[in-house]
Amino acid sequence: MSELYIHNTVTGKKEKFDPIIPGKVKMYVCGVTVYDRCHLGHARAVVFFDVVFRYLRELGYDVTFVRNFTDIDDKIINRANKEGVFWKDLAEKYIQKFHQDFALLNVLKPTHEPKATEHIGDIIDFISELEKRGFAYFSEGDVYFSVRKSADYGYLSGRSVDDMRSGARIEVSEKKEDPLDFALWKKSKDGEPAWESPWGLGRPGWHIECSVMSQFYLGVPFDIHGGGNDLIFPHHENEIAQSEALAGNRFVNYWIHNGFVTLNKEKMSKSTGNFFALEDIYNVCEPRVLRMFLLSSRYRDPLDYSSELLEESKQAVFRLEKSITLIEYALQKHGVSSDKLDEKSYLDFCDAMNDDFNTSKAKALLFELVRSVYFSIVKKTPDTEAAKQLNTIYKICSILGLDLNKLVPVVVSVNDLNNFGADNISFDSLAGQESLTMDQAKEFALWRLYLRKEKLFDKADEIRSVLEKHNFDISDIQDATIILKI
RNA sequence: GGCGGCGUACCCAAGUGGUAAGGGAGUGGUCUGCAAAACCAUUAUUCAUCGGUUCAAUUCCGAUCGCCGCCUCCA
Repeated sequence: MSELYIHNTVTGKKEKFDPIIPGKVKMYVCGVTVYDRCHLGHARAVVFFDVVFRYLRELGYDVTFVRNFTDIDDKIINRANKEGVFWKDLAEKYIQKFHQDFALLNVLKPTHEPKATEHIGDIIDFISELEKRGFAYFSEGDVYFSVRKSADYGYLSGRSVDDMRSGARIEVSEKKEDPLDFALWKKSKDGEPAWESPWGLGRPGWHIECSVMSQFYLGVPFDIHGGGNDLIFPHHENEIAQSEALAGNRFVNYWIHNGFVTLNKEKMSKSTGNFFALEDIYNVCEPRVLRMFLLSSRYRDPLDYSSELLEESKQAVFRLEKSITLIEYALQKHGVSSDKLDEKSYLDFCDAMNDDFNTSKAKALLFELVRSVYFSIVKKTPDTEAAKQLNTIYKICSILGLDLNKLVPVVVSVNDLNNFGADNISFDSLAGQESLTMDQAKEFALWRLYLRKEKLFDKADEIRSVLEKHNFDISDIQDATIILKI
């Protein structure tokens, strides 16, 4: 089997993955600032790193995965003021919402999910230490990091301090010694959330919380740090600067950044209103379909959202679910089973994932497998090879976090017609139903079977069309009908 | 202005120095009372454009065009 290669933002190349401690992986992924609902862009990042988490565990690593909440920030304060609610309540509300949204998307809980406000003491210690070592300075209640003191500032995003100075549209603050310096600690105004500190009442700046929390849970250096593309600069660059200033050595070995979800080719972004909230998407498609959609392209490429593409994913998911259902039915019927995997397919899948988490290719392999196993049971009696292939399908789905809706096949056959009283049933009672239970659907499917046997096809077709309207998928095989509730 | 990414069929999307995976959609067929599913066939002489290196490039190099992102908060 191939070895895992990861595209590292620092070098712009795929590098062989070697964890610091053999067998263990320490990974930190920037979560969200909780001041609003999550949108598709957040979902992409969260789902992708969830797959990374799952796959690393599949490879046998003991993974410590930290994903934070930034629950103190200007945006939270502003939003809370605007809505007239307590900032802490606002943050909590959106943390809850985050959990709801992503539980639906079948995202696993990270090992740790810390909040910035739980680490204020650690943040203060961190800043004090930076100050002590001359990397930070106090200015009118604020504390700033001195970017010029950082020798190789800019190595992640590939920019030099001088280039940025010339073209930057950075608003110049009188308090800063240099326009590039960033706030580690901000003096709070009246009525704003505030913590006691050596510099007076204030709160942490952005960036510092991630340095502190990653170090707290993972130590320095650690293996993987991830987040969206838009965090490369300045967020991650600044994390590196402050963390490496303190540690005196490398902060992170592998930086992974995912591409954006776009809408009409433009970045989804809350500030421009160009976005779909997850909640809204859930109204038009099921979460597992969304998950399929999010994994259908490579994580670094832009992913353009459209309802057509979502529809494609929907069909893909249904095809998958229907296929495994019918395969399982055939296997059961013939009493075939296996607890093994199809090694070749599994290794192909791992090769795809080892190539910088190529989920797009993995998805293609999945469908090849589906076709292959389907073909094998259609052409001949299912054997243990088919059972192994089916196991592999489940395995791949579980690593991708595709929580398939196990369709339960219900079968009615001509044998059931013996006790069937066609006179006791009326088409009107079918057509008039608000919704149908499976038992009712089964009864009507049986009726349809009877009608077909009597060659009363028009009526039989009407029944099918009504059943389909109620989301029952009808497949005829030989002397029986398989009913699937979609 | 600086830095970075992307450009493969109708759509999505892999991929490689040796002549284009897979999925959806379409078309023709097998099967079916009709469907669905499945299967078979078919859909890019071509990988944004133009040059260069090479026996050979979509794949390497260079230039051009187009789209997008970051440089301010952002997954």
